[in-house]
Amino acid sequence: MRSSSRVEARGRARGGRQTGALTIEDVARVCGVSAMTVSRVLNDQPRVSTATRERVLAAVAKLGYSPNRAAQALASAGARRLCLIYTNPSASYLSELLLGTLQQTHLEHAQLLVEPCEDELDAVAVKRLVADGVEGLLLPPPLCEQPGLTALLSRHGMPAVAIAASCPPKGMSSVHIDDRSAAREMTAYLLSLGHRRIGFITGSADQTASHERLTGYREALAQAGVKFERAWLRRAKFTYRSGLKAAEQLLSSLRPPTAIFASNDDMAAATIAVAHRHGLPVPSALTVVGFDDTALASTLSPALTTVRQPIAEMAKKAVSQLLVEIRRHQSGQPPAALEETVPHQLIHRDSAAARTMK
Amino acid sequence: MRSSSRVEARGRARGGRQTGALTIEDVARVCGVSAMTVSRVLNDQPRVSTATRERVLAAVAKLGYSPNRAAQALASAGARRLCLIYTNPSASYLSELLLGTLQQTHLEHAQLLVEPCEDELDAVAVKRLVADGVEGLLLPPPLCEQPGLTALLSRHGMPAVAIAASCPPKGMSSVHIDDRSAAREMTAYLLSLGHRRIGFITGSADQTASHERLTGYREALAQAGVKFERAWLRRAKFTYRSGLKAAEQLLSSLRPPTAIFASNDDMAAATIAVAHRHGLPVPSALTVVGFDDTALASTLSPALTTVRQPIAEMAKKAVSQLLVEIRRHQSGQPPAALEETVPHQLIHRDSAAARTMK
DNA sequence: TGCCGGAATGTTAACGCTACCGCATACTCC
DNA sequence: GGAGTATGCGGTAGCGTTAACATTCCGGCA
Repeated sequence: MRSSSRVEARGRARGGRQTGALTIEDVARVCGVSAMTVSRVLNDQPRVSTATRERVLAAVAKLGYSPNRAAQALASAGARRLCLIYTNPSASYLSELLLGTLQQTHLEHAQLLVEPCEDELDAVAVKRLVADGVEGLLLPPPLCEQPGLTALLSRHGMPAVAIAASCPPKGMSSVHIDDRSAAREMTAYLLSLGHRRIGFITGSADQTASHERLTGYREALAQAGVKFERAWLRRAKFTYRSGLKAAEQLLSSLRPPTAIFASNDDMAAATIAVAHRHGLPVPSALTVVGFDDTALASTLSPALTTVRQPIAEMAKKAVSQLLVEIRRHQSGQPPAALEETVPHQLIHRDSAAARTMK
Repeated sequence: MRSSSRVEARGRARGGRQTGALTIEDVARVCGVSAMTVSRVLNDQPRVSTATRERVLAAVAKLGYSPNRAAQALASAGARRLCLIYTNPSASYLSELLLGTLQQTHLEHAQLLVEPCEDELDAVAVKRLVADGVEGLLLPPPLCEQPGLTALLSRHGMPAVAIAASCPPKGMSSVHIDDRSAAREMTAYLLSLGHRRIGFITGSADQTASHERLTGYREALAQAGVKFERAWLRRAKFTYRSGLKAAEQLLSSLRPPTAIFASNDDMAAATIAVAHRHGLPVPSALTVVGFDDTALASTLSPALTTVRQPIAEMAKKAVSQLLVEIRRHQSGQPPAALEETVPHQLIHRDSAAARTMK
């Protein structure tokens, strides 16, 4: 029904190809203005009278018109092609990353490629990306913290933005949270619950965020006058499995911690599993907190108290930054090297409780 | 360096806009053929001599040319706009879905929108999608099994493809595995390991896949002459949390099962957690198997024996199907209602073992 | 009255690619 | 040997949109 009225509306007559979709011309005809005017309205440009603007908007709404992105991209020469490189983060991290990236690239009319990358980003890989027409890279950790990366990329003239690297490489734009403060706040919260023996499980050594989180934890202890003990610290790798091992060691010690702060949610999940195995109910016998607030945190039982890192939002900002960098690069300017810190947030759920006296 | 040589190569002279990127014309000029011929080579079309073809490919490789997707989409009138609606599946399921969808939409030059949808898809939502220019829907469960959906969609002339619905709605294209056979095979495997008391945790009642998996399980028992007992069956909802409860009940019974078959990996993970809590090492004291083979399955400890459902691949096929449906719809043909069953696979890892005698 | 300037709108020509048609050349078949 | 018929390639005309320039309109001011 609707589609037939569309066809009538545009009068079929012209030969040629025809795709059947509504165009800006259809809207223009309905309003009795030119396509240009409609375009201006849709792009919020000035030089259109309020009356006309409203008429156009009404017609757009009524017809259900929406612009053809391909044509827009082509005409405005804005068809940037970005590539999100991913290694092997936790699935929930990846899906948030994807969702955010997708949304923003769509908004900014860019094309998104998504490429897996085991190990390192080397010259061969970069060359292949260049050959694929990729104009800029979105780099989540640990890729963005690979030594020598900046040099490699600048050699190939490939702009990039680091996502969630606590101490991003010099000269590269980045979006991240303040990992140190976040860890400090979470630790302070655990201290405020009365915990004094607080275990800490680190993330991978190859990510600056791991170090920052550890530093934040130690700062909070120091601030509270609690002396840090080596036995409370376990080094792991952000994976469930490595968390299992770390938690096992922490909980098998002579005087086990009453609270454990894991550097991400996956390892916190592992810690909860181990606690149960040891007959320690969470949170009554052991408090467990995580970091990231991925989907996992709320599906766990008990639901995880954690630090929210707004990954999707960070991904969006990274896309915008990358587009800026690409434009700068193409017009011969040096990288802007923007560094944006987005706010984190403590999320209180059910896995933390005041220390029980004993 | 490189970019300056590009600019020289195309001779700057013409006025107009210029975007600085390599075009098909550049390639054509280098090879001394027309743009058309280059286009044919790139699209694997016939009517090009082998010699010319090779010359063109060499030039493409040398220049690092890659076609502008926006222009391709525009010219071939192929800029279909699809929308993947997602509810709230497990994160790993979602990221696989996204990855597959992204890859294929890219390949077929379609635009992808990704929209969350709590609850049900109603007329308002569909209208909004139409207004957004969406031409077809990708529907993972449980959305695609919502009663009355086919009617709703056909009323708005919106083609759709059901992903992973075991018994897809009549008249809608779909991609799925044979859930029943998969469950039958997995159950047969457990029987072959000597297990006789095999617990089963179902998925949500609103998904046909749940019923099919249960049916497969019962068929395998029947085939082996093992009498099914009600106590072995727990109804859950595909979530970690619901799995926790189901597993708890199964393992607290008087004669607990020696093996538990959970209808997805999340619930299998929950089962392992509960087993540990009960002091039952997996797999030596209890065998646990899952379904889907999401990323979770291999990060778990012990790594999960499960059924692989190739979600990314299914998503790709669904995109192709949807594009077919959209083209049919726009040319006034009835839906093709393709139904494709992709092969599943038993993945043997470490969470299943032969029954220990006792 | 006539002319100027800026606001509102229109016209034209790209953007980079491919569909469609046309034109040669070579090859087959009575 | 002339009529069909493949094969290899090029020319032209769009696809739907926007940038850049052109035009109209109208109030105000000398």
